[in-house]
Formats: sequence, structure tokens, C-alpha cells
Amino acid sequence: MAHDERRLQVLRAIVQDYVSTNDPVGSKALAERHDLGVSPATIRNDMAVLEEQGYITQPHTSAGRVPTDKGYRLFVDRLSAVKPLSVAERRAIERFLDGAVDLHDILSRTVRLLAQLTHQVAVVQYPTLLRSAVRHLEVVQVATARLLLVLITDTGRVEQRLVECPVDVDRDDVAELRALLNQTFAGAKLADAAGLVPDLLETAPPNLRRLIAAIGAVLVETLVEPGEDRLVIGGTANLAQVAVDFPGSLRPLLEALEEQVVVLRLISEVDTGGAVLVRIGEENAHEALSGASVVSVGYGSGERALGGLGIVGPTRMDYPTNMAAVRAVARYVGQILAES
Amino acid sequence: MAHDERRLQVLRAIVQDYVSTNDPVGSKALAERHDLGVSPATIRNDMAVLEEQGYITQPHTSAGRVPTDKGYRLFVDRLSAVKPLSVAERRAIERFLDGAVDLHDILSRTVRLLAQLTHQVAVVQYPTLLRSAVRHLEVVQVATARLLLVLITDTGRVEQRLVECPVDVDRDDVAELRALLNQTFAGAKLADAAGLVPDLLETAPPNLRRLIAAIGAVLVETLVEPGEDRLVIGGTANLAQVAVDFPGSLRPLLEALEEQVVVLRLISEVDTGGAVLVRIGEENAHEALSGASVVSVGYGSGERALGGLGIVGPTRMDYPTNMAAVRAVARYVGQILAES
DNA sequence: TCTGGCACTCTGTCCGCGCGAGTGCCAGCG
DNA sequence: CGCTGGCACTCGCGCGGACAGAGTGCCAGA
Repeated sequence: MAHDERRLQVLRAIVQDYVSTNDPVGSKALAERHDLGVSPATIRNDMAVLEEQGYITQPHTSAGRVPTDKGYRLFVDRLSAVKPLSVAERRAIERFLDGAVDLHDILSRTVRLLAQLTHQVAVVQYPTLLRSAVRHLEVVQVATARLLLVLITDTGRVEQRLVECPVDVDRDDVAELRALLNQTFAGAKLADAAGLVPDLLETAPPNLRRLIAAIGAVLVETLVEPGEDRLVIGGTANLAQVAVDFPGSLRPLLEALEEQVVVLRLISEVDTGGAVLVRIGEENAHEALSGASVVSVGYGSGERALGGLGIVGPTRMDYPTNMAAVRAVARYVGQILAES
Repeated sequence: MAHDERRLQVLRAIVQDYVSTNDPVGSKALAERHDLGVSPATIRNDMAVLEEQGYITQPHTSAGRVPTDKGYRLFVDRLSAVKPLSVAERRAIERFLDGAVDLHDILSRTVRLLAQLTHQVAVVQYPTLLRSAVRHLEVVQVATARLLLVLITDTGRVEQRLVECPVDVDRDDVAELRALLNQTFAGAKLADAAGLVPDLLETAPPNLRRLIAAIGAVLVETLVEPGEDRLVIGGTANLAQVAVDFPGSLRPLLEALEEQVVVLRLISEVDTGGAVLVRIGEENAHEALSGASVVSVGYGSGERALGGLGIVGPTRMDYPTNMAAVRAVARYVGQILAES
């Protein structure tokens, strides 16, 4: 129907204007700024309907209208096209990520880049251990009965653990152990690695049994602990600018960001096959984020996502632009990781 | 003189009251809350002198007095005793830092702990590479002409770099290389390591020359780059609480924190032999920090500081308590690092 | 079904005023 | 010589009323 169509145009216009001005938008201003071809009075009627349907609301009688979470949702789902990035922005991405020396460098550059492009808080998850593969396992003797186990994954992530050995170890044991471990685990998916420990234990020469048991335990612990996934956060300075959107409640938001677990859960739910995921306001389960939106996507070279990245900002954000930025950055990061 | 002595008492009382109430403190309130043995009128005279000397100021005529940077400085230098931590706090430190699995874990626990104890933003520097020693160098072949060089220091820090080789490499070369590198560098201070490269190059077997040249270059680059020192920051949520102290200018402070270089410079100037360093307001060269104070100290097991840690907060902070917390945490971190 | 007009409602802002806290100064006292 | 109580003065803050402006809902007419 023509009416429904126009009503959606009105909603779109409201979202766009509200996002750019941060003022509740009235019927008159809408008619002026957008070529809707109808008078303010007509728009008022449409607005009344939109309000009844729950897409917009007025902060108080006789102020303009403001989109609700539901309104933003409709906007994101049906009323916006992802805005392509400018050439300059694409260049900036390349320039920014080039020259990174290691994984941490890549990720911290990424987070700065994303924060700069979107003017929001950016979050990047370290490549999940479970979806990586073993590139190399290194054993370093620290003391007579103390070994340092270093795990290097194909994504460049490095994890290290101290292992207290039940027996003294000599140099030859270390070399043998190193060879044995790499022979067994090199190339294996970390998700499968835990399963390989019993085999290894069985086939190992007797003199190394107890040692391997200790190491295996630490290894499994390292891999299975799922909470261990790390996070890089940046651009919190952008929160200060949009402080108006979080009346007084900036603190819980900052707390939630430091409480990495909360954000991690949001960012890591990205198994939807490469689509950018948007969570708006109350859609975020956590209370501190009920006034915020999260835009996230998985990154990774191959078929499966290695981890997630995204941004956190006020519900009143420029979704098309930010979604484009998040997607583009994720692609580049995937490429860079594939190369290294 | 008795007069001077009492004036200092007055200054101390002003600082204490102002820190705890955040209200400019007047002569009457001061006489009531502290047993100075004199009347408000006398205190007023003292205040007039203190103001003339630049230790306190009034925000506007007929408000109470507020300490200046100079006033805080005098307070810190001469009027305060470092407050010992409570038993509960000491327990908390131990409990918090126990069970850390690797260096990053230790440092991120430290930063959270410090933020929690002081209610300020906490900053911890990674152990400086230059003051660490090589524990182990690992070489992993990633592709035919591409090696991954992994450096593990005695402080548990791990650095990795990709090396593009000028020639193809086979497995035996890698093993030989690894042995040679460790033989040369293991145990060496990183500060001296760069100087060892030429020797190594000279004594190396001819077939490895070009390879070692490439690796040596990367190694030197990694070590010499001084800007590479990393930082862990936490407790930014505490900034929101004290936002009153940074009228409107919370943003530049957050920016300065993200611009790690700025903070790094402050935190890493800790060569003063273990004393806690306090920089108050304008004493911080950087403009964004001109309304903030930094309390820092070096940590490390042995004679020399491995790195710095500290807190950043409003000039109006509880210096005695915070200095005690910073010092105590630094000691524990030093212990923990020495053990691992 | 859209449009123009009209009355109504509500907020944000500005202004003026009084209150209270705090000061500086002065004269008197030990 | 230093301390004290008293007193007049200053100035910011908060409160209340008035006002302008923006926006709405509704209604009659095209």
C-alpha cells in the first residue's frame, strides 16, 4: 500500500534526522528537510500510527518523536542500505594495518582503526584458541623441575604456561619431549588436541611418562578453559563525546567493558555465516548495555570465524556507516591474518 | 616557630577535608572538625597567609579554600605519612595475584587490583625488554622462506616476529640455527644482545650467513625500538565517578590514556631507587594531564626496575592511601615475577 | 485521503530575589 | 604580639514565576 510505504519513509527520515541532530524530530522539520511530498499535518497522522505501533515515542507531550529500539530494528532490517566506504577510508584501513609486527600489534591497530572510523568504542577478540591449529610447541627448561610450555598457533597467538614437574628433568629429556610433542600436535586443531593426549601418553617412552602426564594436564587445562579468550578494547574516549546518550549511566557501561566477559559473549556470537550482527538496546541481555547497541561480525581467513570484532555505542548511531566499517575492517583483518 | 607549624596543620586539615568532601573548606568547618585549639578567626588569618604563599586558593570570593598543586605538593612531601594497608587489603593483594597463569594474566590482574584498591585508573607497564634477559629463542618454519622468531625473556614476556628469508631454508638449517642462536644469546641481557650479532655473524658457518643476517636485523629492530613497550590500563570506570573533578574535560584524559605513549613516559620514569613518585597537576608536562595526578613506582625483583606501574587520578585524591597501595602492589608483583 | 488552521500543552530559559556560607577587617583582650 | 569575637560585605546557588517556542491533536473543508 502507498500509505504503509510512506509511513516507512517517515520512520526512516526520523531515524536519520535524529541520529544526526540528537534532537527529537517534529513533523514540520521533517517536511522541510525531506521531500516526502506531503504536508506536516499528514506526517503527523503517520507519526501517530507509528507511535501506536511502537516504532517511535515522544520523550514528553509536545516534543518531537524519537525512534524506539523497535524502530531502529525496523530501520536496520528494512530501511537502510549498507553504505559503501569511501576510497579514502579503504586506503586508511590498508595503511593502518600494514606494518604490524605481530598478532597483538595487528589487533591493537585494528581496534584503533575501528574506533576512529566509527567514533565508537571498538572491541576485538583474540583468535579463539579452539578454532586455531598448533603451529609449534616449545619446551624451555626454567629450573630443574620446572618447564615453560609455549604454544604457538597458526593465527600467531602465543600462550605460555609454567609446568611444575613431578621429577627432575635433564636436557636430553627436554629435547626428546619437544620432538615428541611437535610430532604429535603440530598441525592439529586445538579443539582436537586434548583428545590426543591419552594416545601420546600410551606410546611415549616410559622415562617420559610422568613428565608428559603433567604437561598434558596443563595443556588440556589451557585449551579447555573457554573463558580465557582475550579482548582488546579501544576508543573509550569516544564515549565521553556521546555521554549525552547515556544520562548519568556512563559508569555501568565502562564497567561492563572492563568486565570483559560480558562483551566477549556479545562479540563472540558471530556464527551466522559472515553477516554483520546488530543488537539494539534491550536486545542486549546485560542490563548495563540496555541503552547501547552492539554491531559485530566474525573475522577469519577461511570458512570459519576465528573470532569476533565490533563496536559498542549508543542506540542512536549511524548504523549503515558503522555496519560497513565493521564489515570492511573484519575482511582486512582476515586477509592479514591469512598472510602471516 | 609555633605559627608556621600551625599553619601547616591548617593546610593539612584543608587537604584532608577537601579530599574527603569535595567541598571548598571554610574556617568554621575546619575549627569544628579538627582540634586545632584556635578559633575560626585565627584560622582565617592563617588561610590568608597560606593563600598569599600560593598553597591554597578560593574558587570565588566567599567560598571556602581549595588546595593548589603547590599545596598538594607540600602535603605529600612533608605533611603526610604513608598509611599502612589493612590486613584485609594485604590479603586481597595476595589472593588476587595468586593463580595467575602467565605474564599477561599477572599484569591484568595487577591492574584490576590496583584500580580496585585506589578507585583510580591503574596503569602497568610490561617489563621493559631492555632490562630483561633472553631465556630462550625459538625458530619456527612457517613457509619455505619464512621463519617465525620467538623471543622469551626471563620475565615471561614473549615477542614474536616474522622473518622473510633471502633464501630457502630446510629443516636442518632451522635446527642448527636454533641451537646457534640459543648458544649465543641465552642468558644475555637484551640490552647487550644487539652487540652480539656481529660476532655471531662472523663465527657462523657460511651456509647460514645470509639467514643470520636477516634474523639479526629483525632481532636488533625488535630490541632497539624503544617505543614498543606495552601497557595495560584498567579501572577507567573509576573516572566516571570522579567526573566532577574534570569539568567537561574527561575526553582529553581518556584520549591521553589511549595514547599510550604519553602515559608510558610518565610511568616509566621510575629510576629513583624504589621511592614512590608523585606528579601533581601541572607537574605533568602533558596538557591533558594538567588536572590530574600520577602516582607511580618501579617494580622488579632485583636491583633494577623491570618496569613501572601506578595510577592516574584527580589531583584531589587520597595520596597517603594511594601511595601505600601502589607501593604494596609493586612489591608483590616483583615477588611474583621473581618466582616464575 | 490530504491539507490548512487553531487551540492546547509542555519544556527550556531567563530573570529577579532571598538565603546562606564565608570572608576581611577591626577593636579589644590576655 | 597574637588571638578572639563581632560585624558588614560579597557572591554563588536555588527557587519561583513569566514567557517564548515547538510540537501536537483535532476538525472542517477541498
